[in-house]
Amino acid sequence: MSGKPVGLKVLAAHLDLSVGTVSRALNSYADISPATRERVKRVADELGYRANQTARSLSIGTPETIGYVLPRYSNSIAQTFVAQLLQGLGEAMSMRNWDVLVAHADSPKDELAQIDRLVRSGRVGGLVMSRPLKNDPRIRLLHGLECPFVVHGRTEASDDYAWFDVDGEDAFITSVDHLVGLGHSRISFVGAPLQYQFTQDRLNGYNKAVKSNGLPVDPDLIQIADLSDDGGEIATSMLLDLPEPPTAIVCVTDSMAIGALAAIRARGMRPGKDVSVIGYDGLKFGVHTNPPLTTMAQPLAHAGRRLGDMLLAIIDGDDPTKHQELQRAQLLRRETDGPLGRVAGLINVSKREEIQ
Amino acid sequence: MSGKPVGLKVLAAHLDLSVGTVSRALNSYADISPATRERVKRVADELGYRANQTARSLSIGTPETIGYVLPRYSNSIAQTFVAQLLQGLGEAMSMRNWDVLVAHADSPKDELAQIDRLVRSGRVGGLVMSRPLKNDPRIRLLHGLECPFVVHGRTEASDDYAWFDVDGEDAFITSVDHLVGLGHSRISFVGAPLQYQFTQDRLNGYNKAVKSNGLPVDPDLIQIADLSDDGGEIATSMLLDLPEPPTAIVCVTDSMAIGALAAIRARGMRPGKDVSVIGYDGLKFGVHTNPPLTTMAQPLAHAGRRLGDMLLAIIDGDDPTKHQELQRAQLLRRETDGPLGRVAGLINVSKREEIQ
DNA sequence: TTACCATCCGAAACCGGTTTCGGTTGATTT
DNA sequence: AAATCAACCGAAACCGGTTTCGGATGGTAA
Repeated sequence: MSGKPVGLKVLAAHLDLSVGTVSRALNSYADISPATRERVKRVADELGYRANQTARSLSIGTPETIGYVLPRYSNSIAQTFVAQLLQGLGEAMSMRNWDVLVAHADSPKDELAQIDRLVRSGRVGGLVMSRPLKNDPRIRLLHGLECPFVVHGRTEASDDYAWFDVDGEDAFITSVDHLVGLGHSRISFVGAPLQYQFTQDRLNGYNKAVKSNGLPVDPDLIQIADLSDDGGEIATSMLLDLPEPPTAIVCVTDSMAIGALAAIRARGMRPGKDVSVIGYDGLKFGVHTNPPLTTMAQPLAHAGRRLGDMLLAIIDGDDPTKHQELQRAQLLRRETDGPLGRVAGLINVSKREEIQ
Repeated sequence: MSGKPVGLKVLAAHLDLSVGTVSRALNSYADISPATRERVKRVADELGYRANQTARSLSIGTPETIGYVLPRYSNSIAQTFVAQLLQGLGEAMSMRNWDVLVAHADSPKDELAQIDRLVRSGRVGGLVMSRPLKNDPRIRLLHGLECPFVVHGRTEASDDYAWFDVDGEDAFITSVDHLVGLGHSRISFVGAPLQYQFTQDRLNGYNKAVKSNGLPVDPDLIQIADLSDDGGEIATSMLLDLPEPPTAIVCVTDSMAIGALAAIRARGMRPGKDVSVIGYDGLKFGVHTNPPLTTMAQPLAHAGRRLGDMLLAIIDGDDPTKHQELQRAQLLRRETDGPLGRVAGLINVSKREEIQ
């Protein structure tokens, strides 16, 4: 059916024009008469001509492609994250007929190598990365490479590059305030390692809200564990073993919150009744947890679109530091936030007996 | 720091050699003396030379890139699916320094346009696609384009192309047999529209097992709905409204099974106790559903790797029809499969009272 | 010594587009 | 009628690699 794809020269031959003229006609140059321009485009359509992207890229000096490096330590639960972000990124890119290349890395070191390869080989004209660490070597590398990039999230020092982030500090203030409004006073924080800047941001928000609400600051109420459902479960278990356990827990991500729910149920307690839990991410899957998870929602596809637009602008020459956007998360109430139980202690004891 | 990336000619100048010689040295041609070959490679490393991929692609005639079109109608819950597959694909590709391009489409028609663009512009040298329909226009298009491709799943007529699939028929026979072993006899099937071939396959398995176990065939026990959690919930609701409702349900995907769980709980019944449910996919988040979902598991990252290897082999000239692999799914027992409750009816009533 | 051959490298074509530059038309100005 | 100019198109360089082909060199066989 198709045989060989028609190239510019056979198209030019059909039209009895030179390849240069045909190329300029297709790209709507001003020095081509409207008549021939239309004729060229019509015949190009008829013959099913399509410019070879590789040749075009080589000629114009940009691959018209951006890269996305799959986030490190990506636990499988949180990966809906990736798909949604890619969706938004793809939308933004397709506006200008750019494409998205995804790179896979099997270690942090390999991740740097992949970035280096993608950029230095000219395979991508820009990069998007997720979940930066406080002091992220990837960002230092990208700076050295002088490659346009945008970050989904922020590092500790976030002055000199472009980023899009959700205001984790604000979100956790909202979370804690909400729980205080429900009567809670012993509120715990379950977080990932502090090398992730987002944990630090959210912890800051937690601390601020604790103070502004006049709650007692208790370091024991803060637990750090792996960024995964298992991590959340372990951290929560330790919290519940406290002499004076929390009555509410804010978790740094939905995946950790899901682990928290498991830990609570494992003790025969009811999330949202005996212990409240608020997650962070707004993953759709939270609708189906036991019980449905209250969370701080951030629209990921929108983040992808914004990141894509920002990156294109920077590639066009914009100053990266002009593109720093902070979005507010929304409290999405489902069923794991509830008023402070009057008899939480009693329930706790009875349930424990039941288990032993 | 980096300035302009060093190209082949500045490298050649440094070495006092011609670009052709340097290129052949780097690619280990036999007509280059071992001495200069080593020297070239050493200096190339020192100068941080990296071949421009675009130029290389144009020259050798392949982009060294494959494409993956994000599956249509992708509901956000099932998208962990995408990330895992991409992971596997990326691994397979990185073995040969190929890359993966993901394309996004916002309608079935646009999806065809994207495939057409990717292939005819030479942006990809091969394509992977998921979830084919019974008679899929994308496959017809790819055949016409004469572009190497592999399919994750099968169509109705799957003779003339390469695919990797999990044996859905076998899996559903396993599911139903397992439920029969638990004492169930009224077993329902909840599926997506039959235009998805995988629904047909799994329905075939269901039907076969129903007959082989001597169960009564009842068309009412088969419900088709949207491929989503909501679809699963609606279908299950209708089943539970039957005069003689099923005591067990097999669902065509985990996302639909999750909806089924919701429908069962909404009636105050307990999944795994009053009504058993078995899903399909083995997604990790099934651990955290209420209760944890029993399912037929298929290792998606492995599928991605196999698909990648197959595609590379076909690009190298292999006959696509030589690459057709069927994998068996494993029953992953969690907590939604249980023995037939002797007093299901009574439990049902009491729970309802409790709720009202 | 001459002929022959293997080894090694340079020169140049090539991949398929884009873009600059210059030249040829025909119409307009003086 | 000669000069000027705008409109339009062809020729060729170029992007940065890969690959083919032929030539120079030095060593070995006749």
